[in-house]
Amino acid sequence: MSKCEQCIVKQLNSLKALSKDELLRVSKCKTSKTIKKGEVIFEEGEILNGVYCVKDGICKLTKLSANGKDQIVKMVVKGDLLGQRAIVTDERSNLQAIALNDMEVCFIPKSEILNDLHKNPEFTFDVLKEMASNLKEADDIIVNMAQKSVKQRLAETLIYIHTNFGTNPDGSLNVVLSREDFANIVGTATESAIRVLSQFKKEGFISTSGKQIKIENINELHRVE
Amino acid sequence: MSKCEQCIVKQLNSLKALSKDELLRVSKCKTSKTIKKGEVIFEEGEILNGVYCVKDGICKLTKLSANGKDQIVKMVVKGDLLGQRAIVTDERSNLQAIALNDMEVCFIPKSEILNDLHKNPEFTFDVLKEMASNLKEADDIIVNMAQKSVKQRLAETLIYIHTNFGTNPDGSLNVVLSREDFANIVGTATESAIRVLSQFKKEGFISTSGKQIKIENINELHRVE
DNA sequence: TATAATATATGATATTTGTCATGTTTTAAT
DNA sequence: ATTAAAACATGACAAATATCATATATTATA
Repeated sequence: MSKCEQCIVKQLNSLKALSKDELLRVSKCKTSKTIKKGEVIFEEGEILNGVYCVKDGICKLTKLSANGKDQIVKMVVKGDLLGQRAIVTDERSNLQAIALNDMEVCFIPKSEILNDLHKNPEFTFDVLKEMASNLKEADDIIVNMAQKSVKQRLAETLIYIHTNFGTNPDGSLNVVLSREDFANIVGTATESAIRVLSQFKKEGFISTSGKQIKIENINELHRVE
Repeated sequence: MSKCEQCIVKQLNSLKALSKDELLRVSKCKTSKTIKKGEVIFEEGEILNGVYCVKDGICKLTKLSANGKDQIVKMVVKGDLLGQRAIVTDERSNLQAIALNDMEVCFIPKSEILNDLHKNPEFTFDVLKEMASNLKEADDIIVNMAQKSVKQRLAETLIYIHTNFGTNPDGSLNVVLSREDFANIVGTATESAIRVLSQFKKEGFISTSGKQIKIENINELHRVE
């Protein structure tokens, strides 16, 4: 089993604020897991007994709404910690996590993390910073949802994925989502998402090959109203 | 000037996690302020040099969207801390704060708070909990914005204000908002908000007298689709 | 108090988005 | 390779919401 002290991924999240000794301790009680595409990592309402450190892959955080649709609230990628919120407050998870592709994660039991949270102010402060940043992002999403059109939101989602999750050598988006996933990020009907993507394609802003999407003209996407 | 040690308001927020000594120190460097209704407490993009502890009154946190409308992201009331996020990260505020009625606040300089954040893990942990709770609320708002109708969102907003901010002796909502404010919470056109409120009134769910709104049938509001 | 400015209200209409139906393509399973 | 299932696509229409116009009520101000 790999060691946290040497893991490069930890540099990307709050675990970097832990001392060598603390990391050694974490390393001993963590478990590595492989999660297959489509697998549920945790359910809405589930009690989380720890946090996941994502070593590779991507997952979506969703919340079931009253009308039966899953709203995608956030995407979690390599380097992120998954499930902090439920650890900090003693509540059940308010979100469901589903892998979007095959993932490599480490599971760190709650007790270890809580121990560090109560004893290492730098670590706590770093988690706090992370949470504050998530909150800001969430605020931005609220504004977008409230004030922008489906077309705009979808254009921005494409740009977001492009700039944050990168592209393959052929230029196509690294993260491959179904049309339904796009709809559930943007908060619209699947048919509407399909229609808008078709329109973007027709206008030459993107090209597609199956689920693969390539941004052809990011400036035009920025200009969508 | 009143003393933090004896202030009841602090029991409502993270300041309760500070020791007597720490509170004394905070007390010495804080400044009390009265803020008039409609006054801007801080602007979007402003550098915040501290946090505000709200002793009395209510304010709205808004963000200007590209289409020129202000989206109300959160309401901050007596007992809440205002501006934590901007303190934790070193960024400018992403939101604007405007008083909705006359307010009493205490301003605590950043340096004092940061000092405590780095040295008192319990305090940091409490702030963290608060932030986690805000994040959960924000996630819920995202889902509502994405999946619910204007009518539903407005009904829920009325219920939210009713249950969280209370009512006057005559039963009318304690927090008085303009129709435009309602529109900016719900994320719709002012005319649409007016129309829906008129409809609620016609159906007997609420009664109004000027800006004063009284919920007459909360069960029916819950049932709005 | 008179007057201007602002907020509320409502109708008419345009635009956006959702829903249902149906066909095609892609993917998965046998 | 064949078939079934799922995902994608598009048309037709319905519903929700925005926009513009205009009228009335309320509030602020000279």
